[in-house]
Amino acid sequence: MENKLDRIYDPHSIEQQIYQQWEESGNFSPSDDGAPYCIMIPPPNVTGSLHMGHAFQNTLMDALIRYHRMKGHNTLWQVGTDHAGIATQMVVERLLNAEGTSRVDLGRKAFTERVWDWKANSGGTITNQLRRLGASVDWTRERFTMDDDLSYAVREVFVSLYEDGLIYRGKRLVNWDPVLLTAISDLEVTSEEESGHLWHFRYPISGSAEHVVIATTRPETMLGDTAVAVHPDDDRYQHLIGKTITLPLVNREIPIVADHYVDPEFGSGCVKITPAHDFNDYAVGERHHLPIINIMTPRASIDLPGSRYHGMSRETARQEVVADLEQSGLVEKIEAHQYKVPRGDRTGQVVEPYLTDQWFVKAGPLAQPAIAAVKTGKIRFVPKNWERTYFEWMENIEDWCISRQIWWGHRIPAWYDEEGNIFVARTAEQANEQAKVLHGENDFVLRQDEDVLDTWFSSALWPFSTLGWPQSTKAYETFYPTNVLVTGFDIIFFWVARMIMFGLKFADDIPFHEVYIHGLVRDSEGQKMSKSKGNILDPLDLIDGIELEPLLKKRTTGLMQPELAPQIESATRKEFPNGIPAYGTDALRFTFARLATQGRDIRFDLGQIEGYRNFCNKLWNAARYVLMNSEQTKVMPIDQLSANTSIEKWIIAELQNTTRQIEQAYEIYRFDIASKCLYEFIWDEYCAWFIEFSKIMLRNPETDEATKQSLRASLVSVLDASIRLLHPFMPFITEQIWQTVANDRDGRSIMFERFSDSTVPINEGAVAEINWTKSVISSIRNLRSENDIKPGDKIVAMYQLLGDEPSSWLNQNILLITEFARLSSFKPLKDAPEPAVSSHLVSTEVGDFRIYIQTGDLEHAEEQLARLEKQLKNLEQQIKRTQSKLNNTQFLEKAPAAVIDKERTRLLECEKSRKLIRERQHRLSNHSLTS
RNA sequence: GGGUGCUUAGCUCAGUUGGGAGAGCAUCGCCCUUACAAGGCGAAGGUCGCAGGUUCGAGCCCCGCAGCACCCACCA
Repeated sequence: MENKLDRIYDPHSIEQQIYQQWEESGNFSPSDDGAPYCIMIPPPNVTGSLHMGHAFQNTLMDALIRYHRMKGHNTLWQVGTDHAGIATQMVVERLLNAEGTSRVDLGRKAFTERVWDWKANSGGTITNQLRRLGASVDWTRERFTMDDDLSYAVREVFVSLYEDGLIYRGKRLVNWDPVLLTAISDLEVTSEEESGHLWHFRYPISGSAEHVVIATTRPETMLGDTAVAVHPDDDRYQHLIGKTITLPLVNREIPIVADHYVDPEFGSGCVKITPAHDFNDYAVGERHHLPIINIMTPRASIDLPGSRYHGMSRETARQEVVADLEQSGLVEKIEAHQYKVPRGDRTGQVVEPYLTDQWFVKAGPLAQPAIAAVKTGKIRFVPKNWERTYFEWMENIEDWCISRQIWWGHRIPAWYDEEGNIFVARTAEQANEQAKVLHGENDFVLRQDEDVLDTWFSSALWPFSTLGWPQSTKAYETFYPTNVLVTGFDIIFFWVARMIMFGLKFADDIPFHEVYIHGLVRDSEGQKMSKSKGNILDPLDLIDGIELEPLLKKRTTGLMQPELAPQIESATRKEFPNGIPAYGTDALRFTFARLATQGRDIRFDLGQIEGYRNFCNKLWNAARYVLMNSEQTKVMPIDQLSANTSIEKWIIAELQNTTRQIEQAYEIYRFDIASKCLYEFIWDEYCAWFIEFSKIMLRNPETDEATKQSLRASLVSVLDASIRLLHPFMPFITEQIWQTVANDRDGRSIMFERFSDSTVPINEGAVAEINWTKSVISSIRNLRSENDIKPGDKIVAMYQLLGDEPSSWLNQNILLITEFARLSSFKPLKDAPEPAVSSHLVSTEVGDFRIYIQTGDLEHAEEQLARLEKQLKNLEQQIKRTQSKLNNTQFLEKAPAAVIDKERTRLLECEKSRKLIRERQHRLSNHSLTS
C-alpha cells in the first residue's frame, strides 16, 4: 500500500484491487476462533443478476458479518446459488429455440447436460457481482443446490419423509401452467383482478318446462359439469333438490344437489359444478360423490373426442359455447364482472385447475413444531409483526405440491414397476432391492419417476445441507443453528417457513435464531422496480456510473411490451439527463444502511446516494489532513492516549458514546441508527470541531510540543477508531485509509481489527467545557451572520461574566474562540456602563456569559429587533405554558418530581432569557435612535 | 371477506418506556479560509391525516373515520 492518499477520492481506483486482495488471502473463511457466528445467504438464482434488492440485502448481511468478525467471532457467511428449476430451464430453452432446436429435440439427457454447460459458462454472473459489492462470503465453501452432496441431502429428506408418511403421491386437482406444462404450487399463483363477464345460463330441468339459472365466469367448463348445486335451506329450490338437469350442448343428465358451499345471495343461488376444473367444485364433487369429467388437454384445449368443441382452445371454446347457448335461447343475460384471474408467476398465463398425479408434502404435522418454535420465542422475527403473518399462513397450511413436470432439477427418487407399484429409495439400486422383495424370482422392469422437485424443496434444506448434513461435519456441528436469516417478506412462506419445518424435522433444531425481514427497494416515486416499467436501477450502474445512452438502451431493449419504449425513454431522459455518475460501492452500501429502517419499503433516489458519496469524500479528505499533520505519529488504542487537552478528552467521550450507540443498534438490527451515528460523529464532531480545533492548536507557536504530540496522537487514533467502526458499512475506503494511516500494518486487513477499543471513563468536565466553548463560538458566528459581517473580516468582541460559569473555561479556550469566530480581540467589557461604550454593539448570551461584538454599522438593527421580538413572543408563550403547568395542582401531585423540577428550571431559564432579550432590545433600539 | 403497514418540514424519512417536534436533501443569505466547493458559516420552514377518548400531560396509548400501499382467501 502506498503511504499517501490520492488528492481526489476515486472509489473506482481502490475497490476492485482491495477485494481481490481480501479474497486471495482467504480472509473470508472462518477463523476457527471465538464464538461461532453464521449467516446463510439466500441463494440467488444461478440465472440471476444483481438487482437493488440483492444489493440491499447483501449489504446488511455483510455489515453483520464484518461487525461480528471484528468482534472476534468465528464467522461464516455461507454463499451459493440456487438451480432455480423453471427459471433456468426457460433460459436454456430460449437459447435452444434461438438455435433452431428445442428441449424435446435434444431429449432429457442432452438437455440437462446443456444446462450444466450453460451454468459452467454463464452461471457466475451474480457471484461476481457480489464481489463488486464487497460481500465477504466464504468463496471456498460456495455451494450449488444441485451439487452432489446437496442432492444427496435432498434424496435423504425425500425418502425419510416418505417413510414417515409425510410425502404421498396422489391424483389431485392442482394449479397447472398450460405453457410450462407443469404443476405449480399455490404460492406460485398470483391472482389479479381483471375485467370479465358473468354469464347467466338457463339449465332445463329434465322432464319439465322449468329451468334454473346458473351464473359462471367460465362458460367453456360447462362441458364438464356434473351437477348443479343450491343451498340446502334455499326455499326457492327445495322442490328441485334430487331432480336432474339435462345439460345443454352435451345432453348429459346431472343431479341438483344441496350444499352449504352455495351462497343463496349471489346470482340466482344456483351454481354449476365442474369438479375437474374448479377447486370448490372439486370439494363439492367429493362430498356428493359426483363424477369428475376432465375436458381439457395439458395445453388447455378442449379434449372431448367426437364433440364439435374438441381441439378448440379454451378461449375459442368459450365463444362457441356461448354462441351455441345463445342460439338455443339459453342465455339469460351477460353482465360485466370484475373477477380474480389466477396466473402462473413465471409465465403470466392463466392457470388451470387440473387433475393429475402429483407428489405432496403433508404439511400439517411439520407445521406444528415450526409454529411452536416461533411461539416460544426460540425463533424471533425482526420486526416482530411478521410473526403474525407467519402464524396466519402456518396455521392454515395446505399440503405442498412438490412435483414439477420439467427436466431441470432434483429428479424424484421414486421408481415404478409395470404394475404401478412405487419404490421410493435413495438410489436406483435400493429401489431395485425393494422391488426384488416384492417380485421374488419374477422379472420386473423399474422406471424412475419423470418429475423433478420444486426448487424450494432443496432451498428448504439450505441451512444444513450446505454445512454437510446428513454427515456430521465440523462445519455443521459448529455453525448450526445459524444466527440470523436476512431476507424479504416475499419469501416468508416460500422459504423461511419451510426451512423452519425441515430444520426442526431433520437437523433436530431451528435453522436460525432470528429472522430479520427487510423492506422492498422501490424507485424514487415509490414504484416497484420492474423491467416493464423501465425504472430499474442496476446497482453496478450506481457504483460505476453509466452514460445516458447506454442507460436508455438498457432500459428499452428486451421489453415484453416494446410499445412502451418511447415512454420509458422520455421518463429516463427526464430523470437522468446526464446519466448516472459513479458513486462507488461504499456510498451505495452506506445509503442502504441509512435507509434500512424497520420493515419499511425504501425509496431510492440519487440525492441520497450523492450525499453519502460526499460523506466518503469528507472522510477521505479528513484522512488526508490527518496524514499531513501526524505522519510520524503512532496509532494507539483509545484507552492508551494521553489526551492532554480538553478537546481530546471531549472527542474521546463523543467517540465512546457513538461506539456504544452503534453496538446497541447492531443488536437490534437498526442499521439506520448505526450509520446515522457514524455520519454525525465523523462529520459533525470529528471533522467540524475536532479537526478544526486541532488546526488552531497545532499552528499556534505557543502550543508546547507535548500537547502537540498528544493532539496528533488523538487525531490519528480517533480517525483509526472511527474507520474501524465504519468498516462494516464502508469496507473499501476504510481499508484504504487504514492501510495508509500507519506504517506498521504489514499487509494485515482492517477486517480483523477489533471493532472498538477498551473504554476510559468519560471526562464530564471536559465535555461540559467544550460544549460551552462550542456554544460561545456558535453564538458569535450567529451574531456575525445576522449582522452581515463577511466571514473573512476580523472583528472586536467583548464579554461579561454575569454568573458563575468557570472562568477557566474561557481562559482555556480563548484562543479557539478567537480563531473560530475570527475575532481580532476578545476582552472583558469591564464595568463600563453599557450604552456608553459604543453605539455599534450587539450582544448575545450563552448562559450567564454575555458577548458583545462591534459592528461597522447598524443597518440590520430593524431585522434584529424583529428577530428578538419573535424570540420574545416564543418565550412568553413558553413561560405562560410552563406557569400554568406549575400552577396546576394536579400536575404537581401526579407528575414525577424530576419532571416538575425540569419545568421549574425551564421557567427560570425562560424568565432569564426574557430579561436578557429585553435588555438587548432596549440597547438596540436606543442605539438605532442615535445612529 | 380477513389481515398488516403507512399518513410528522417542499421531498424522503427518524422520533426508543407518554414529559418542551428532529435529520438528510431541496430552498434562501454570506464565503473559492492553506483536508474537502463532493466544501464552510448562518437562516427560514411543521395544527404530527381527520374526529373523539384516557391522562396532570398525547406525534406516541385506546375507539372511530378517511386516504395510500401490501399480504392472504374458494364466492360461482
